Amino acid sequence: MPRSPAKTPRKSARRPLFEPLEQQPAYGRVAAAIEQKILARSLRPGDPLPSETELARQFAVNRSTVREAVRRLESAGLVGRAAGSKRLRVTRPGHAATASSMSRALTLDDVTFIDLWEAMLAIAPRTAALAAAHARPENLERLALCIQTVETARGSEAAVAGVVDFFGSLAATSSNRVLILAMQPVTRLLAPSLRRMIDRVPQGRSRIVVAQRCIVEALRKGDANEAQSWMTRHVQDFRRGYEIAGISLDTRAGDA
Amino acid sequence: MPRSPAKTPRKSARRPLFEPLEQQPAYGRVAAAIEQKILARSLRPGDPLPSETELARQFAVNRSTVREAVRRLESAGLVGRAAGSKRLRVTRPGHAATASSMSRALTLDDVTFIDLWEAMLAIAPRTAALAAAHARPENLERLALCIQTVETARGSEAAVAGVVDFFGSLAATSSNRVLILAMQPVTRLLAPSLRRMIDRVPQGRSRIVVAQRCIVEALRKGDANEAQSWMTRHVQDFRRGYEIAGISLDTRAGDA
DNA sequence: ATCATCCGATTGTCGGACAATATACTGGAC
DNA sequence: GTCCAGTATATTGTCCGACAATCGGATGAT
Repeated sequence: MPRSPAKTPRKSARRPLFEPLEQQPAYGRVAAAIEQKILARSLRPGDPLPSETELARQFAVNRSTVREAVRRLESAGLVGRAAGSKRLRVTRPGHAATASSMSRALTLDDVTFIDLWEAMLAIAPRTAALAAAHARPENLERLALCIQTVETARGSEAAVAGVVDFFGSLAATSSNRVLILAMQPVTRLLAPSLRRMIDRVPQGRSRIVVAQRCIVEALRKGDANEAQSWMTRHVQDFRRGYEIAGISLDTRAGDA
Repeated sequence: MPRSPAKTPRKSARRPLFEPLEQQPAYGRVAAAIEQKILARSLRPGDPLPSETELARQFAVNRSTVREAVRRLESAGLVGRAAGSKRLRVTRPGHAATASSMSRALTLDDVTFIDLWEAMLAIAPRTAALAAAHARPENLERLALCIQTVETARGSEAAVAGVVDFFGSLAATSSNRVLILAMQPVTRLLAPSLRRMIDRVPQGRSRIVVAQRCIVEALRKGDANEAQSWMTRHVQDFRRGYEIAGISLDTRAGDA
């Protein structure tokens, strides 16, 4: 901190009389204004936004300016439009949007497999334990479906999608919003390497299926401890699979 | 899941011959193209982007379209401009940006304290364990500084900032990029309630200091197990503090 | 009530314009 | 030769107007 090495010769050095008045471009201010309304829940998810022309009128700026502002919110996931619809609506940043932004950040951060694996080892077992406490029949059904996908999928791509889906569904079962959010980018980034692993290690897939079956069984019994310990073993198994497949653990998890 | 109650009358139901060809607006495709170049590291942080006019020429679209695309990337934190500069440059999405976007998502998701606390219980202990393996003198020094801040800070606000900083520094010490990223929004959202807790529970602050000292001591010894178990106790202590302070665990962690 | 049809509203994209100013260049002072 | 001031150019922020495509809703027919 190069804050005050000198002896503050003048008051103005410590605390300038005027601070640089923030001069944000108009599109930024418009975006901020709308964002604030959303954050304050004055605009709630599902609510339609006024038309661009109307917004331009209300903010007294040009429609182009409004559009630029809207693009920002759109990218932040605060607004969006239903498929094949024209009207913009307020949306809570769908987990998809946030997760992909996290994935991007991690990718650019040169995250490695070992980072991802360790994160997985941290969150997945607790997630399983929580899921055991909250599991309802439809959750179990969904998880079983995921496992079946892994087991019967012809290509490795579909199998991996099944595994990713299993973890996502497990997080959903835990009904912990933080874990749901955190799980997504990790599994997504892990997916490509997992696919390679399944391709190279013949018994990999069946080991996954067995472990996941055990986890689901523990959930059915509502046994948090067992779910947690099975999940720990499951995740550790992944690592062994990587090693057998000869995938170096400190390679970057570049997404593409 | 109303997926296949019927008996899949035709092949086309299982696997449509044609999938809906993605028809993204031009600004979306432009943004995607630039994003891909950045993700693929063909454009690296610090590199300047061509001017809007030039981009418009290259993509063969109007400048307005390019601008909308750029707003998107800007909001995603993939590009930005240095203060008082005109030229756009590629920037990796700083953790600050990503973390705040995650906080926003969680806030709008009506995340509760219990969610946050459980997430904390999942990731903090493992983070501590990893930190024990990677701790270097400067890390320990920094952590000690955080603890001192907590101990000596006059107001509760500064003390809470110290606690948040402690966890952030711990994550940094673990050098796991995923955990670093995940830790930030959780602590940030936990902060306001933590402050109330410290305000209401007199002995809260000293308990925190004691626990954190033990954790740092474990790190110094490189004892991962001890670090992990102390951290577990530390986090569980938080919960007890909340209960003593009479803060309901399932209130929303609204940010503001 | 259900469905097809039509019209207005809205979005996506384009072209051009202009003020403010950051950046690059040019020439002079040392 | 280097450094600075002053000018010229490029670039951004914002505006205006226009038009095709198409979505949403009203209208009318069955």
